Amino acid sequence: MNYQKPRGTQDILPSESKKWQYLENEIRKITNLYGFGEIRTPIFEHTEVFKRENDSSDVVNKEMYTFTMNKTSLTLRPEQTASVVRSYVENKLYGVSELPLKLFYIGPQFRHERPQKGRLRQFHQFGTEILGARNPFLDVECIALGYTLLQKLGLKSLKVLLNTLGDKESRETYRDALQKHFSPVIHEYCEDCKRRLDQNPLRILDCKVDKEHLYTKNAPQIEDYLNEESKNYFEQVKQGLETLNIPYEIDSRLVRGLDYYCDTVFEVVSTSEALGSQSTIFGGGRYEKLTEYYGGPETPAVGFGMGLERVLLALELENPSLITEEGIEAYVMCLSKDLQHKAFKIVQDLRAAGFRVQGDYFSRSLKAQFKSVDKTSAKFAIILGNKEDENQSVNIKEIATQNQDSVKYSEINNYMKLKLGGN
RNA sequence: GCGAUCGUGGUGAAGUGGUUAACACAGCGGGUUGUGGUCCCGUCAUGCGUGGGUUCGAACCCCAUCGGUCGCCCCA
Repeated sequence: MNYQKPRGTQDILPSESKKWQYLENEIRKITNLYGFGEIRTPIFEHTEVFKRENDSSDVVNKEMYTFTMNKTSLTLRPEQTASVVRSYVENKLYGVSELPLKLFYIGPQFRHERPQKGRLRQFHQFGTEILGARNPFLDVECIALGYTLLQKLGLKSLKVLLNTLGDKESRETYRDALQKHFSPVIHEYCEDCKRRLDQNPLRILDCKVDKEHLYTKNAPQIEDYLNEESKNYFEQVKQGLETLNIPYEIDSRLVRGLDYYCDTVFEVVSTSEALGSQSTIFGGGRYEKLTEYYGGPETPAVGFGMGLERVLLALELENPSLITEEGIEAYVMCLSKDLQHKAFKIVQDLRAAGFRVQGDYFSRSLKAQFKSVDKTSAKFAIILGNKEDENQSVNIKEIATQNQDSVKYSEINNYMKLKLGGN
């Protein structure tokens, strides 16, 4: 029997987890600046939380990790917006919170898809949700937060794609227009599109199969069906981005997968090679019917989800020197088995004083232990052998200068403090 | 769900039917008994993802299966 991790999962090993910690730190810093509080929801939920009835989306209900325990159907979260909104309603946050409520999350999500570059079965997302206010500045704030974060990390080849789906009224008018437009020729379209015609004709627009179809190319544009309110709203979003000097492109094909979106939708893609065909780094938009589904009051909201694996992929190519390995401060070498206890004590005393210290665990030769000094990039080698022990002292060698001092046991910590400062 | 391609030691890899699985790096030991990073020597895969099959004989051929990589679909 040999054990392998399940397909599409990964072990994040220390060299890699360092990058994760760095990224998560930056996320915590910026969300803190923007006034977002962290929400941690369960990794699994009742299946109904994700499998919404009356949802005409193509995707919900597919590719989920669902299992049954004691006749209860549970599902590993494939996204977190649903969980956050469920939590918002369940905890009646609309009543106790100062609105708008700004939340963020970081964590693993699960989708049963075929792995490829930038796509795993267990992957990680950072996301935000702003609940309880309909204001174009909040849409802009979302985009700005994500965009600024990526810029700060050193990503350059970013492109902001923007579109509006209009408010409910505009959407319905537009939807009717699309249905009228496509109906006569729908038999020329793919099976998915035939279904979309009734369920969600907007999605025909970004269908990959039929994107070259004449009727797709000259389909009615949403701009022409926006009512004054929606037009105005979108205008303010655009102006907001311009005020912040965030370049964007209008992409009228941008629809996003779920049909609970309304008004602003956006996607930030990387044009770098690093991401292969999965180029979206974060995407999201405004929604307002989701809270009602979970039994809460109608609540306008806006949010995005960001794929952290993709951020890391892009980072590797565009800013590989972001995280530097830091050496330890001292390596304690022990040259005699009889002295291991003393060496161990020295290690622990230095650690207690706040120094990063390692020791030898194999009773290896002097040569081998010096190699460890190199590999750990230790600033000092502390050498303890019988000769030194006779004088109740150790030799401390500064690697950079090759200088070596004899230091009494009782003075080791003071010596190191003097050399390394602080603590 | 579909397609392409790959899977040999800690790492990078050679080997594509015939006795002891090349080489390099790392590791460990040694080169005058305790001062390394260069150099030299020695040592390091009873096994070639896993399970079957073909064959006198398989890492090499066949089947299945699990995984990696990339693409399609999709991307909540």
